[in-house]
Amino acid sequence: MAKQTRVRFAPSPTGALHMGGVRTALYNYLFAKQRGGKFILRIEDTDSQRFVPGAEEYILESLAWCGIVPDEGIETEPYRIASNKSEKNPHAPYRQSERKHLYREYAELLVKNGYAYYAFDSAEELSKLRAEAEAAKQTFIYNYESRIKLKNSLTLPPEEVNRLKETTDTWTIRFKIPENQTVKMNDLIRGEMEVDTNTLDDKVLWKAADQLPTYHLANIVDDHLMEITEVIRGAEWLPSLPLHYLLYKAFGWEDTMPRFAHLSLLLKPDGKGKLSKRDGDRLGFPVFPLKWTNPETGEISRGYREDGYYPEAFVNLLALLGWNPGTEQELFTLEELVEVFGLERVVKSGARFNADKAKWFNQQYLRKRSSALLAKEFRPLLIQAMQEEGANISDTFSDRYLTEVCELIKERAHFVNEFWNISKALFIAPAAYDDGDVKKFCTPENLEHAKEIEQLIANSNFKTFQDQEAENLSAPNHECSNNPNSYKSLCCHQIEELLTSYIKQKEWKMGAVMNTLRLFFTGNTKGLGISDIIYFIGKKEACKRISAYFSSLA
RNA sequence: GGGAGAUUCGUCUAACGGUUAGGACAAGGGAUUCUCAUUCCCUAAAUAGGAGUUCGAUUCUCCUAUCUCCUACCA
Repeated sequence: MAKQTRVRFAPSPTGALHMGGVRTALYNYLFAKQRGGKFILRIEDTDSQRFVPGAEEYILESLAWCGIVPDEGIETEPYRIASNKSEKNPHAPYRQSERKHLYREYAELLVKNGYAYYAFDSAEELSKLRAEAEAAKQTFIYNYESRIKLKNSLTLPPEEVNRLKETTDTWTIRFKIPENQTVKMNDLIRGEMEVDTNTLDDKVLWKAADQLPTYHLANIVDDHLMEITEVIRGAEWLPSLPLHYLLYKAFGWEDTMPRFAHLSLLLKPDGKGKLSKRDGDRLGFPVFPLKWTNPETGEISRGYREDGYYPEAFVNLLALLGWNPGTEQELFTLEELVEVFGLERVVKSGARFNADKAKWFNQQYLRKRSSALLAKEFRPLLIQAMQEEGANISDTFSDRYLTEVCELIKERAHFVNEFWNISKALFIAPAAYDDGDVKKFCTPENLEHAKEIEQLIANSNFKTFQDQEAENLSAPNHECSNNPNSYKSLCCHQIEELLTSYIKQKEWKMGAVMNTLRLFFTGNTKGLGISDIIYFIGKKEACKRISAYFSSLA
């Protein structure tokens, strides 16, 4: 029987989780779920220097928002609950800071077996060597050539090594990269690769100063202990893959070594380099899933959630950034992605993020939503906007009203937070009129026509939304107000007929009259259809808004 | 400087070694319309460059260029 798939997402709590990180988590999740495996969340907090309070919570909340729920992770009980309450979960804990006691023995094991050594060079000495090399236009590498000239257990007598280990606490354990070897590696996305070990350097595995492992050691040990079957991570790790291969080999864990897949990076929409926090501010789109306030600087970064993106849209756009299904389908639910996702179709090259496409994705999901649901989402924003306008919000709008409004405007928006600007006129009368439009349309002729139309509306017998509510008609289906037989469609058709036939009969210019009316109804000459506006605001309000213009002149 | 990875329309991407190099976003144009938007139709737009292998190369090999990442007692 094949091993159960176990993959992990292993972020460091050093700040807000970047959207690229969310993508890595997503691909891991999809891969695991497709194979009926486990998705594990491990926190790699071995760098106490860079720990940022709140970052871990942020990661959890971001993943939860996306619907990416870990099967195991920092919230997992250290004791198995299902099978046997007393049987300890061999994979817990999932925070590296809580596993710190584990790593030293593994590092020592490597020393014992000749795969690693103690190094006593101080940070100052090493940086001095680096500076000297740089001055000579070279690079200092701690490797097979230089290690024999430096202070370590390969060069010092055993007594001295022991003395230094006892008396100092700045020593480290370094991996001894073998000389003149070729490491042959395989990547699930990139295929075969080879690296000459002479180009590698002796990485620090463990530090006496803080008794903590570095990434490389902790990562390999934990992946082994947690029985990880595939490592799906960012391409920034590709250069350390040979080291990781060598580590598995040194530990004698080659049989159970996970398979690797390195995901290409997310690039800036413009210019050079990878997508960074600054790009979002500069180009006006979020780089983070959720809004993030830097606890040290107080700096605020916007988030997809707060910008009005639906998590489904965010997940969808992330999935398609660097992966494609091989078909022309672009819209996928998380469940569908689990079905069709595969590492074989992950793109090797870096993907430039495109904010326009991101908006398009949200638009698609917005359109799929029922108007009743949109109305629910819109209401709090509406109330807030009206308060900001100083409008009277005591007369609340019915659910039916909002639902019908949403049905009308959902095609015009990418986000619910655009609804107010689009539909403002259906809730409040304009506070001012656009100067340019006034100049263009408020000719003596058009004003006369508008007055006539006011009378026409006042004396007409078409019905509007208010009549529908007054008659307490139960609309057969709120979702179908664009249906030609719906109450609204019939009303709007009637209004349209009345106005156009009147204008035609009078031989007025259609555009001039309509735009003049729109100016009085909304304050400018762009936007919703006249019959829709009249249907929603009603006859009384329509007439009121026309005469309001004339009284504004006085 | 060293090492690794990458390179198809502006962007995301598709194309058993054989296609008029396809789709989506964005752009431009048109139709519909009282405006704006929607919708529909149309247009323009790419294999980084050079060698080679091959009857035939976007696809394989090599060289060059460019980009990205790594080059910490960070992850």
